[in-house]
Amino acid sequence: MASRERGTSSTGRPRSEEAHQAILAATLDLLAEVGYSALTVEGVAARAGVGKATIYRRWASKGPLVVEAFGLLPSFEDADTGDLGEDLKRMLRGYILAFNSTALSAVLPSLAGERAHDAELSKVFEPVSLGRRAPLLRAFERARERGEISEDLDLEMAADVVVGPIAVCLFFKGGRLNAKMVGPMVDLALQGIRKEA
Amino acid sequence: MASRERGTSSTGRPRSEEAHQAILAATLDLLAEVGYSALTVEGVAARAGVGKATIYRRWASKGPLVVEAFGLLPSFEDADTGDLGEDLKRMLRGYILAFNSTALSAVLPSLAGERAHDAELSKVFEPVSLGRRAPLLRAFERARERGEISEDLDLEMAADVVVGPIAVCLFFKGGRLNAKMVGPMVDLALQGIRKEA
Amino acid sequence: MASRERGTSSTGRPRSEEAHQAILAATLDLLAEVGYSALTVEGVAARAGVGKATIYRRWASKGPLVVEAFGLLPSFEDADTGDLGEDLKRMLRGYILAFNSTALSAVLPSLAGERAHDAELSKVFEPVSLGRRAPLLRAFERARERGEISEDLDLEMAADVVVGPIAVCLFFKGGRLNAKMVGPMVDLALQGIRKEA
Amino acid sequence: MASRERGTSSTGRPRSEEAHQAILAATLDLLAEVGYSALTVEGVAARAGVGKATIYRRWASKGPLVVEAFGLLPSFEDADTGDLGEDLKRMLRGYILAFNSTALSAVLPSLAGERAHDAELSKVFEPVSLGRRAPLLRAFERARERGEISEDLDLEMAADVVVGPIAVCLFFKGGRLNAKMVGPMVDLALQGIRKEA
DNA sequence: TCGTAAGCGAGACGGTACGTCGAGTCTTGCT
DNA sequence: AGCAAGACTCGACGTACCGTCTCGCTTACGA
Repeated sequence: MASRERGTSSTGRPRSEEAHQAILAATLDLLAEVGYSALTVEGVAARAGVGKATIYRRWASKGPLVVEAFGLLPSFEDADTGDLGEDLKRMLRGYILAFNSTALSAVLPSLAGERAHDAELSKVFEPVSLGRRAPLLRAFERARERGEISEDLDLEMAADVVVGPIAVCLFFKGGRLNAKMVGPMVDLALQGIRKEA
Repeated sequence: MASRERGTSSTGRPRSEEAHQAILAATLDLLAEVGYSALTVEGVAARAGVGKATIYRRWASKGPLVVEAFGLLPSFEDADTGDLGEDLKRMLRGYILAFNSTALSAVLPSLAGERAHDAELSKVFEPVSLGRRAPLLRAFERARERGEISEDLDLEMAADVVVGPIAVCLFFKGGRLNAKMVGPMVDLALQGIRKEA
Repeated sequence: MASRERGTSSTGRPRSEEAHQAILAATLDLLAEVGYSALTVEGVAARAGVGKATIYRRWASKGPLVVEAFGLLPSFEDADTGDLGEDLKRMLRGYILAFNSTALSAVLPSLAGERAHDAELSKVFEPVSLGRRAPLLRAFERARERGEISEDLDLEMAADVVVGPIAVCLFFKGGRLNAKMVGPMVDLALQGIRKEA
Repeated sequence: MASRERGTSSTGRPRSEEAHQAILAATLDLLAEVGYSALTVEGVAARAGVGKATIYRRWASKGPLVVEAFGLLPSFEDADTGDLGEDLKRMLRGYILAFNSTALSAVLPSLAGERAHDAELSKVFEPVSLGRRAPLLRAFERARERGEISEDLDLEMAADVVVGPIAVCLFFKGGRLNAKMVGPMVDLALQGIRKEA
């Protein structure tokens, strides 16, 4: 906690928290409007009413700035109903709603696509990205404790199977995500594709 | 086919096929080296030994150029062994190998990420993207004919469940794809996550 | 005389003579308005309706640009009346008039002051500066041929003595130059300060 | 005189004389090193180990600061030998030596050049500039009292004729000043350019 | 066999954004 | 109050590409 303290005893004028927030807000605004690649630091500065130097003093480039802004966007909201299928359906439905009502749908693909070529960006994006998956994994852990799923199931992989179709829609079908698809999708992942013997 | 004919009966010097190929090759080279967002038309022209106008005469911008170059990269290679699981495993393993040995791993995330903000790009990317999934869907169709899977299964969704984990790895785990993960992954998708009663 | 040929066989689009002139004109305008040190390349580009790169393609920095613009301003206009004093008075009067009616009074001190710290500027300024003195020296040479002045007089130094007071006014008295001062000034320099025996 | 008193009776901590001197010294240092136009207040503050505000509290901008620093540099040192020519030669020789061994040669042209466009700077530079000429004019006054020069000679103009060549060298010949040129120069100015009848 | 029409490499064009620097001002906590 | 430190907004720097536009020069076809 308390990320406010800095190692050095902080001499000179302290950085303006107000400017910090204005920059992040402007970044989210613009991301939603024009997307990652068309986002310019100059534009963010203008929108935030801030000098460019004030941005570069805090973030090395637009990548980390966008990652921090991204971190403010909603993620999975944990749901604990006692049933894995129900938990997953609630979480995914909530996520899709958040997706369609915030800059998420504009930011996430951009960031994910960019990290492939930008080691620096990848490094700062990693923990944020993992942190957002945590509620999902917790649902699987609870299911394991309840005996709903096999003891030696790879939970990471299971989570990937569940959210995978959303990723595919997002990146390859260009399409708007629809909360209605969640039910069948989760059912299919839980029961398996192959016909039950 | 035959993209060579143009509506107008083509008087004057014909476009150089040599230049065309050089441009696409240079594009793939540079995509692998620097990624989509750092790729510049100027750089492609220089690498291909071509004037910028020669590029803009054929492609409106870097988006469509990259999409066309992307279309040259390998996709799923159909495998028909008589068993859905085996088909899928072979296709995915082959794909992952292609992925790690060509510019694919650099190009695909970039393009997929960019399309979210670029309607034009999205439009040209769509058919290419769908075409590449076709072998996968065919395998499912064969399995349905063989009775391996339920008659009323949504094949699109099933395909998404199978390749989903790969997409997740690619976009969110920054990770190199490993052909070894394919076996358990396909098995899990086919049998389902929930413990069999 | 044919300064248009360039050593290299000049491939690509040729540089726009129109832009060249617009830039020099804008430079002179702005020099007269704001002076050398407040002159910005950005401002020149805007005034000339030209991109910054078009300026930097021709001149390495604002120094050489200003020097070239300076070279367009009027200098001494030769006068040959058969009398050294009369020649000098006419030339200096004409020069002072030019001085007060063009950007000269703004440009010359700035450039002269700047060259002290800028070797590059000094180098390009040198020939221009010397060229402008030439008519003055020619008047002294004619006077020597006529026997008006001693055979072994250092003409350079004599020229300096004549124009020196103008330089002093210009740099240290901040003052507007007045054509009326020319007569007594030239007389004093020609006859000497010390009372004639 | 006594610039220490301020109108208000000065409550609070008094201004540090130490900082004042450090700033002026740093200014002279940097002027000699990089010249007027490349001199930055930021640089002066850093060199002097002082906050920028401490400089702006005393001087409105770099112009007046430099003028004050300039005032610390040596000027003509009066010489009274009973002969005008000798007085002038001694003074000018001394001045040239000072010129070549201090920041003078860097500061003087810059300031003189800048004042043309900067009314504020011109205003503060004026008295300093005039004050420095005073010893020169006194020599002429003594010569007039001794009858060496005509009663109705314009002393200002005479002084300009004598120092003019130095100014010309300084501003237009880019050149280092050489004490050897003083003798002939003064002689020429005193005796006149025109051959004696 | 030639003229005409388009494509070609090269590179300049007017722009926009980059990331940096300094100007002059404004907090901090300390003296 | 002044001090050093350093963040603030602003604006210019010089560079890199954008997508467009001449240049002088190939090609190829159709008259």
